[in-house]
Amino acid sequence: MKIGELAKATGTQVETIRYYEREGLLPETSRTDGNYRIYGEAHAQRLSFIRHCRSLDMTLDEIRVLLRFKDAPTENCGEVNALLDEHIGHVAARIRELRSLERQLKGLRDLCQEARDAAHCGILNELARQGSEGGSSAAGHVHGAHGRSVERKSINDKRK
Amino acid sequence: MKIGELAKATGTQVETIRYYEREGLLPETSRTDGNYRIYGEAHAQRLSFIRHCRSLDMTLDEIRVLLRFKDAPTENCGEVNALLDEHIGHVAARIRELRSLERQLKGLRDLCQEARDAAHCGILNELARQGSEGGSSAAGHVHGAHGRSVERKSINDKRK
DNA sequence: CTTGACTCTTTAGTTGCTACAGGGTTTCTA
DNA sequence: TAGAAACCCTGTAGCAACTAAAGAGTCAAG
Ligand SMILES: [Zn+2]
Ligand SMILES: [Zn+2]
Ligand SMILES: [Zn+2]
Ligand SMILES: [Zn+2]
Repeated sequence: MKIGELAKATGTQVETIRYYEREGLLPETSRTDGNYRIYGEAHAQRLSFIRHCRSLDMTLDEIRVLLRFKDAPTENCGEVNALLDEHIGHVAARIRELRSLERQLKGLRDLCQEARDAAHCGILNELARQGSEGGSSAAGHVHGAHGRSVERKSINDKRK
Repeated sequence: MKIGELAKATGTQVETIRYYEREGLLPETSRTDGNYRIYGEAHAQRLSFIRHCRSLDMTLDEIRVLLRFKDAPTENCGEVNALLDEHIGHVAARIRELRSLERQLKGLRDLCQEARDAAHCGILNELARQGSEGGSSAAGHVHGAHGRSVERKSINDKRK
């Protein structure tokens, strides 16, 4: 198959496939006379594996480790289990952070019940106060507070 | 005060302060004869405001909106409240996503109790299966699953 | 033979910083 | 008063994981 067919088969964007190849997650394929990449079933499976891992928010580095084990079927998989445990820890840590954030934000929101002039808005005034450290600094790799898909979409929609 | 003192006073890195200026979140300041930026109390407060918002995982664009209201004290703050509600929605949406992720990951983890050879690892085999869509695609801007601070730290620690 | 759909490589943009490099300025100390 | 340390300046590049676009080539259908 050609790259577009692989893309359709796996629900991946063409550019992402080429990106994974550059990053060494997918092997370089053979090419047609016209220099088109050609893929087989094995590539589709490997790509599905990667996308499945990504849908679980693993980093490409984490996925690289898992692929090493997939490529070495006789090795002991203990490290796989450990990696998964760690990643579950990353997710759990981020959930805790976000819950604390949510509490803070709701407390902040309560400071302004009905709209008035900005100078007397309880929210703006509270945000201007000094102190109030308590930033999130836990030990995980689940980051940010902002979804990818939707944010991009709204940005993209701005063009024309 | 000079930029380093402002940095210390607010717990911000010097480069971050210059970055905010480039991004238009902080105004361009006057300079000394030697071309050093000089700041006053108002700058410190504005920077505290920004950092406070950032600690609540708002984007710089969200913060820009809030600053517009801070700079226009006579305007009605209804939009501030709406923005906060939306952002709380972002955080809540991401929490839901991550909880679903956590469930999936724990289910996956249960597929391999004791380490064996990779070819028979229930985790690797499940990850290789097709289908299993259900990616996170909710409507928020809280992203990723990987913490910033710690990840960076471990990277930084690698130098020497 | 032309149109259109597809593919190729390379490069730049996204977010919110962080880290240099290669200078200049100020301040402390000997 | 010289020299060094500590600070500041601008400009550029890097991080993660893509996404998009420019400019060119390839291939199938009509
Ligand atoms: Zn992880
Ligand atoms: Zn208000
Ligand atoms: Zn938000
Ligand atoms: Zn296993």
